[in-house]
Amino acid sequence: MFNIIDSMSLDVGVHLKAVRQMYGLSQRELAKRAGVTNGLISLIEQNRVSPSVSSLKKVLDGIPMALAEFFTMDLAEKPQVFFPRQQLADIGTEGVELRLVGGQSAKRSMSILHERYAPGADTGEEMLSHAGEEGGVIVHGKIELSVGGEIQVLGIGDAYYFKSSLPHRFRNNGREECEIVSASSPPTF
Amino acid sequence: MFNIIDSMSLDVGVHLKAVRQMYGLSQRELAKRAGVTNGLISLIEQNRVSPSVSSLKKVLDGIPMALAEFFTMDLAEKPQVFFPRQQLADIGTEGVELRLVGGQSAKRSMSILHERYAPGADTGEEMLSHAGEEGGVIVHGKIELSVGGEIQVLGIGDAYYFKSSLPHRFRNNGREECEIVSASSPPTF
DNA sequence: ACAGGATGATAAAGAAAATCAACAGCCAGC
DNA sequence: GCTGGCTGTTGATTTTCTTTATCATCCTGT
Repeated sequence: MFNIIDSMSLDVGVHLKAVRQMYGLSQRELAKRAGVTNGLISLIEQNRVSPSVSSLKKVLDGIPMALAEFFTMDLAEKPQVFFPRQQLADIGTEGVELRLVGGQSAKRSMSILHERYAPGADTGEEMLSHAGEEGGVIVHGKIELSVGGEIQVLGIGDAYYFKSSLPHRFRNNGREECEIVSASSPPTF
Repeated sequence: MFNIIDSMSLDVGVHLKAVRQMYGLSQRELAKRAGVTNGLISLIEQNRVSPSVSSLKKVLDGIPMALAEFFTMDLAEKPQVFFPRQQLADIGTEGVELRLVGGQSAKRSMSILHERYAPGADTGEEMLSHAGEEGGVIVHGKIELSVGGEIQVLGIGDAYYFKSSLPHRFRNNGREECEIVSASSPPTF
């Protein structure tokens, strides 16, 4: 026997590596959370071993992510994070304009916020990561938003929507104040 | 270490056993198709080992079933097989009655058939199992239908819909001729 | 430049999974 | 009764996975 193991469909190693990096974790960090060794994660990601279901579950628990989610996230095209202005659906009636953000994902239950970022302000050095979901609309100014490794500068009328467990940060690099209408879930706060 | 392995959520063993029996396979039959030994399947079903992802995939390929399907089929309530008469939605227009079978599953592409079963007739001793999906409505008489281990007698106005890979058989035990309007996928035949 | 601390990779030793080859139990048929 | 063929289970062996400990590399700060 040799190195090339799988030869079959699902590339568990590459997949795990992508997921791990999406959540901004190093092999050692993930290993520590999962209660396994960093070496194992290295070997899995290189497809030099095929992990047992139980150890793969342990690893995913460190993220955390369910086995089902891991194996289905190929088929499910990755959830939309950035919504260009043109894409926002107007669900308002005559004289009232209500543009819907993230309208395609059915289950939304959240509380709306109105935020203002002074020039140079941000949400802190370390990335935020908490339970629930959040989304918002830029009302005035510009904001740099990084989510799960992707970074994008959003302007007036642009919007965002993502699971709050993905590491994220807001930063206002511009000279103007930035105004955002946002919402976070669960509804408290 | 001892016997009780998992102690965690997903019961892979029980789950695999249920799936295997759904498809009417013995441990040896499945092992042969999958290219593993019957002993391994026995051990997995007893949760005395936690299979590697690659070997679990080999086993599921013998059914055949994808890993994603295996891990998600808890959450997804099992697909409806039997549709009582009252449940059939009428999608016809004025003067024309078109009752829709299996309306909830979006992707249906098939060809309709009109079948007649003489008293005592059936589809043969061994269970049928082929690619695609099939469904139908009983127009006259009664028919005994067994699908994936479940057996039910359907009468006038009742209906069925299932994946054709599940072992199935039709049998007319009554004294009347049985008339069925059915459909099978893919559209040929 | 150097040390400190992080990153991911790897060889060898240890633990667990997978195979092989039996085994006992059950049922149909001679 | 037997026999033959099926079912699922199990001890000993082989193969594979997992850990341990080490290694080289890449930054960051002194």
